[in-house]
Amino acid sequence: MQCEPHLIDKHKKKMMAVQDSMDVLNGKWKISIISSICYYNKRRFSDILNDVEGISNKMLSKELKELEINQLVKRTVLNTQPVTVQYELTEHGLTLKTIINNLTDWGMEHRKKIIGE
Amino acid sequence: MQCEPHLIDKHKKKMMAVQDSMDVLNGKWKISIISSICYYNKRRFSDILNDVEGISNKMLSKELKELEINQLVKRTVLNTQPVTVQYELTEHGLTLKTIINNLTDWGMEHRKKIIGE
DNA sequence: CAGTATCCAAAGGGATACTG
DNA sequence: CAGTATCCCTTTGGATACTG
Repeated sequence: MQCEPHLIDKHKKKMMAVQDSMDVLNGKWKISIISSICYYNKRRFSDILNDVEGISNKMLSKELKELEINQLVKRTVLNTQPVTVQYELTEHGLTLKTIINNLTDWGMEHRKKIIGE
Repeated sequence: MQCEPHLIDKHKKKMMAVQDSMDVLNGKWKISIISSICYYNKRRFSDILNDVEGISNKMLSKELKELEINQLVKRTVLNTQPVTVQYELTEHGLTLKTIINNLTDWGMEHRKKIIGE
């Protein structure tokens, strides 16, 4: 496809932005983890472990840590016996809500189209 | 968080839908590849190789094949000398446009917030 | 140009056991 | 409950060379 020069620059910037997003959301499980927390607002470690089908505690722990570092998720240790830990989205994490919803909708349509074909 | 039973079912369905999406869009490069094709409408192999920073021809080939299998991308061999191959989104692939745009916007905001902090 | 083939290192990730 | 530690196999993916 032919493009005018100024358009090409715009495309490159957008490509970079997409890759920035994906750097944060990479990994097999991250989006699913965020979805779990997003849908329930607040969610404990063991609950997320159940929500995200197939994930191991090792992976959940690792990916949650990365999400925390990227300031998408907030971790709170609750004063219970035994200890429980609650995860919730930060204000910044909440801005992913649109994307989560889009992915949810798209997943449903895709299932209809491909799997239910 | 406490939830009423019927809400829990809804959440589970949504979680499954998100995972369906991610099954198709998994891999380090898939979203970026789709973005490249999406922004330029039609794009040749070597162009995508340039657009997606860091990808190798081996990976590009592999991921394009998977996208083709999932009916998101259409591959056309052009009758040129030497051969060129053009990729474009299928009608189904085009339904990802919203998600791509959202990821682009989010990436820009995220850069401002985290990297530009 | 658009791939494929091969080799090989690094990362991913499951299973299990253990700890505060 | 919420992790951490270890073992070890699998997958990913880069570099390079080759083909129609």
